[in-house]
Amino acid sequence: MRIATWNVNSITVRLPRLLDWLESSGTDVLCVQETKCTDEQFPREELRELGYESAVHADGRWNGVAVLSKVGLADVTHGLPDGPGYDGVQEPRAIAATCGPVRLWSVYVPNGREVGHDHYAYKLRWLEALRAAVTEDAAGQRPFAVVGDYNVAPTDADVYDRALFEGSTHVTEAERSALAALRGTGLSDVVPRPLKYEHPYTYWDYRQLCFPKNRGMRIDLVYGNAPFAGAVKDSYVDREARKGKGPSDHAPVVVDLDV
DNA sequence: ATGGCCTGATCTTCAGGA
Repeated sequence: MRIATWNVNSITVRLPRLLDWLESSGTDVLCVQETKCTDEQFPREELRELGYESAVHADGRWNGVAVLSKVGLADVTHGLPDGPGYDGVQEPRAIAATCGPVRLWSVYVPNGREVGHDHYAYKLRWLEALRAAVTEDAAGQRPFAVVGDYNVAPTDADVYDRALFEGSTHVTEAERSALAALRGTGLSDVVPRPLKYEHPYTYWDYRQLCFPKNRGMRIDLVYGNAPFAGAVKDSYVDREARKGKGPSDHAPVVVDLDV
């Protein structure tokens, strides 16, 4: 069974590439982030024609998450239970579903903007709410994973130049501690293989030739419980999907499971 | 080759991304 996570940066703009990638990669379940569409705009029909059911949590121009599955889609949870809002708004940043033998959360963690910004405090609260929400599944016997765009680089090796990020979000001790607390529920970081270069970056800024120069970050993560991690046969970043005309700024992380 | 920001809406200018 092949699962993957991909921040597509607008499912509307990315749809042709998404459909091509789903077919060519043979992915059974894809967790999507940053759909940037309303529920009504979500391309359910196009995906159904390829054999995928869609579970969608989206409300407009920002955020939006989904789970696409060819192997069943049950027990969908829309939104993070007891998750914090921002400016009084509950944003669509998390959705969970059971796909065959595996339960998955597709998450788009708040960016944080700047250290000390209200959005940064929101990010930390959101990660704590995520930890609380997954505790039971993480300790269970069913393969379970929290996948998506975490907007945190777990270690200094996960950014191309640590010095450039000094004082910025994504690398702070508080953010990394929040990830450590999440792992403390029984989840481990399923680190993918890079298909080129040393580090398995998953995001490269559109600007300044970051992709050709491999100035990237590993912020799209797969955190799996013991039954999930024990079933992993292979995992890699499909950097080919970052190439060419009209890519997302994130590449898919692919995980092959023996389940 | 992998190439110098992109997306959606407030719509020709801006917020947000990370």
